[in-house]
Amino acid sequence: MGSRVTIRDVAERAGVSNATVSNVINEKGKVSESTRKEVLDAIDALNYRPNASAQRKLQSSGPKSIGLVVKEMHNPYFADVIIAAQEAANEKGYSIMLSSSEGKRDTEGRAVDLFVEKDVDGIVINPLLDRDADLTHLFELKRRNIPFVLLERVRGLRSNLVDIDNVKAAREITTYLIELGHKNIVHFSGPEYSMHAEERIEGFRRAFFDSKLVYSEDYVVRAGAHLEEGYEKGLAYFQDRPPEDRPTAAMCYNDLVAIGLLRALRELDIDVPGEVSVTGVDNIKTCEYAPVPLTTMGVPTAEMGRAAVEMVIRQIEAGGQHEPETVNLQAELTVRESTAPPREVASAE
Amino acid sequence: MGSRVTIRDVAERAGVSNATVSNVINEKGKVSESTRKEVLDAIDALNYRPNASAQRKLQSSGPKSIGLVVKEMHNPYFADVIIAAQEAANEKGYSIMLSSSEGKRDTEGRAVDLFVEKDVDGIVINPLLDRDADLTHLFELKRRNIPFVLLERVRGLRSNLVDIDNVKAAREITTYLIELGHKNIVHFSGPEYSMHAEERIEGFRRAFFDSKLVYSEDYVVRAGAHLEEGYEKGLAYFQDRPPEDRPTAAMCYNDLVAIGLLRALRELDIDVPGEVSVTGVDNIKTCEYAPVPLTTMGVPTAEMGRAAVEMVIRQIEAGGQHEPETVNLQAELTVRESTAPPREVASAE
DNA sequence: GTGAAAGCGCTAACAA
DNA sequence: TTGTTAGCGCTTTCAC
Repeated sequence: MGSRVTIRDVAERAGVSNATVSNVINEKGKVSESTRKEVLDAIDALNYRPNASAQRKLQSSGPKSIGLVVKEMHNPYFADVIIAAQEAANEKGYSIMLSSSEGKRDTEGRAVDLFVEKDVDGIVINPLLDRDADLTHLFELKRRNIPFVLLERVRGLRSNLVDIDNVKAAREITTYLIELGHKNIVHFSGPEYSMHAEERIEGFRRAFFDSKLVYSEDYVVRAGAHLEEGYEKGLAYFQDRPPEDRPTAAMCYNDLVAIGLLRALRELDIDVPGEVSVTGVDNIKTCEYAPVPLTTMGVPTAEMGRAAVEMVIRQIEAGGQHEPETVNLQAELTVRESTAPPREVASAE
Repeated sequence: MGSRVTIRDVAERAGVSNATVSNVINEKGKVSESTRKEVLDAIDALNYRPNASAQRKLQSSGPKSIGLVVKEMHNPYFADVIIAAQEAANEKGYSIMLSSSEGKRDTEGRAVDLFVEKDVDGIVINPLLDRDADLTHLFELKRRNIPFVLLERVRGLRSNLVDIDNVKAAREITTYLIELGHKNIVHFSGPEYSMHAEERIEGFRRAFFDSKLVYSEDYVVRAGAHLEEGYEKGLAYFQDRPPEDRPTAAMCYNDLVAIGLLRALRELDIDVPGEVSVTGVDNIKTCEYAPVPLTTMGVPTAEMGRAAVEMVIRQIEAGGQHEPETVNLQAELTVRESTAPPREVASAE
C-alpha cells in the first residue's frame, strides 16, 4: 500500500528522529550531508510519501479551492462555463477542480462526496434533475455548511442559483419563428433529467399561446442534449413524413441537437432553411462552423461561470451567513442562415 | 473566515466536551436530545464546518483518487479521453478530479500542485511542451513519489507514457493524399507548445521523402489546435493565393483546425473536395457533422484514457517500484467525403 | 450520557 | 546538527 509508510518508519530505518526526516523532506538545511543521505535512502527504500493532509492542511488551511461539477464533457457549453469559472477563481486566489456527471446521478453524488472529502471550500454544480428527488448529497452540503451554488434550478431546494431564463429564451426564439410565418413547428426537446429541458418546452408552448396558432403536445419530440440524439431523432422524425405533413421549422433544445438535426436533414436531402428552418440554444462556437450557420439563442456562458464562482466565493468568505442569492441571466437571439420564412410565405411575397 | 471555527469552539459554546460534539455530528447515538439540540444550535450559530482532512484522512486514507490534467476543454478529443478515464477509474474504485491548463503552463503547474496538495494517489497529465524546459512540477512529482503518467512525450523526462505514434499517423494520411494524386499539399500545423504538433510535422515531411515529390518548409503553416485558428489561418492562406498557385489538399493538425478550414473555404467559395481536399486528425464525433464529412486519422481516445488510468493505478498499487512503462497506440485512417483526387487527375482518368 | 485522554502524520519550537 | 515535545482538528476508547 502506497501511503502506509509514515515519517516514523523512515526515521526508524534511517536511525534518526522523525523531526530530522521532516527537515530533510522540507530542505530546512540544518541536516548533515551524511544523515541526509541516509534519510533519503530510507525514503527511497520504503517508497515513502508524505501525507499531504497532515503536512499542511491540518495547520494552515492549504490552497483555496472550489469544486465544479458539470453534466457532460461533450458540450462546448460547459467548456465555456468551465474556462470562465477557472478565470474568475484564479483572480480571487482560488483553484478549480472539475468533475462531470455525464448524466449519471450516482456519478454526480460521488463527485460531490469526493470534493467534500478533499475539503474544497465551496462547490458549483450543474445538477441533474431528479425524478426520485434524491437530493441527499445536496442536503448533505447544507448540513455540513459547505457553500454551494447551482447552475440549474432544483425543485424543492432553496439554494444559491445562477441560471438563465429558459422559458423566456425558448419563448422568444419560437416567437421569432412564428413571426417569420411558420405555423407548423416541431420542438426537439432536451433530456428528461434536465430542468432546462422542461422550461424550454414551457417557453415553446407559451409562444404558441401568445400567437393565434393552436398548440399540440405532438409538436414536442423528446430528443436529448447531444449531437447523436439530434441526428437520430431528427432522422426518424423526418424520414417517414410526407413533405406536405412536414413542419417548416424545428426549434431544438440546444445547438448540439440542432447540428445533429442538420446532418439528418442533409442526408434526407431536405434543404435548410429552404424547406425547414432550424434553431438551437446556447450559441456555442460550433454554430458558425456547422453545415448551415445556425440561428440560436445565445446563452452568456462565460458570465454564468464567472457569476457562479463569484457567488460561492462570496458565500465562503461570508462564513455562510449569507441568504441564498439568485442571479438570472438572459439569453439573446442571434440570427444566422439556418432560418428563413417558410416557402409559401416567401413565394407569396 | 469559514474554517476557523473548530469543534472545540462549538463544544465550549454548547457547554459540552468536544467528544460530545463529535458524537452529535456523526450521529453516534449516545447523546441526549437536549444536549444534541444545544450542540446543533451552537454549530448553527458558529457556522461550524468540520475539517474533512482531520476528520478522515489522517486516520484512514479517504477515497482513492486520480488527478487528470488536460490541455484544453474545447477539444472533444479530451472529452473522450476524460470519459474513458473516468470509467476505467471507477471500475477500480478510484475517482477522477479534472483540471485544464488551457495552454498555459503556469495553470498546469498550479493544477498539479493542487492535486498534490489534495493528496491524490496519482496523476495523469497531458503536458504542455516547454521551450524553457520548466519541468519543475513534474520532477516534484518524482521527488514526492507520486505516480504519474503522461499523455504526450516530454523531452528530457523519462516517465510513464501513453501516447500515439504521431509521426506514423501524419505520414500515413499525407501518403494517402499523395497517392490520391495530390502534389501540392499544405500542412496546417499544431500549436508550438505541443510535442504532437512537432511529430505530425515530421510525419508530413517523411511522407514527402517517401514519395518522389520535393519537400519545402513553405508547405507547413503554423495554425494551432482550435476551430478559430483553422478558420483564420485558412482564410489568410487561401484568400490571396491565385487558384493556379493553390494547394489541392490541406492536411490539418487536428479535426478542429480542419473544420475551421472548411468554414474558411466555404466563405471563399472553394469547393471541398472538388478544389481542395481537407483532412484532420483525431476523428472526433463532430467530423460527421461538419459541412463536409471529414476524412481523418482516428486516434483511439477512449483507449488512451483507459490505458493511462490503468497505468497509474498499476503504479500506485505497486508502491512505485515499477519501471516506467510506455504504451503506444496507433491511429487509423477513416475516409469520408472531404478528400478526392485533384481535379487534373480526376478529369484525366 | 458525558468527558478526559490518546493518537492519526506531520511541522515547529525549543533543548540538548 | 539532532532529538524531544507539543499541537494542528478530529475520532475513539474508556472511565465516570
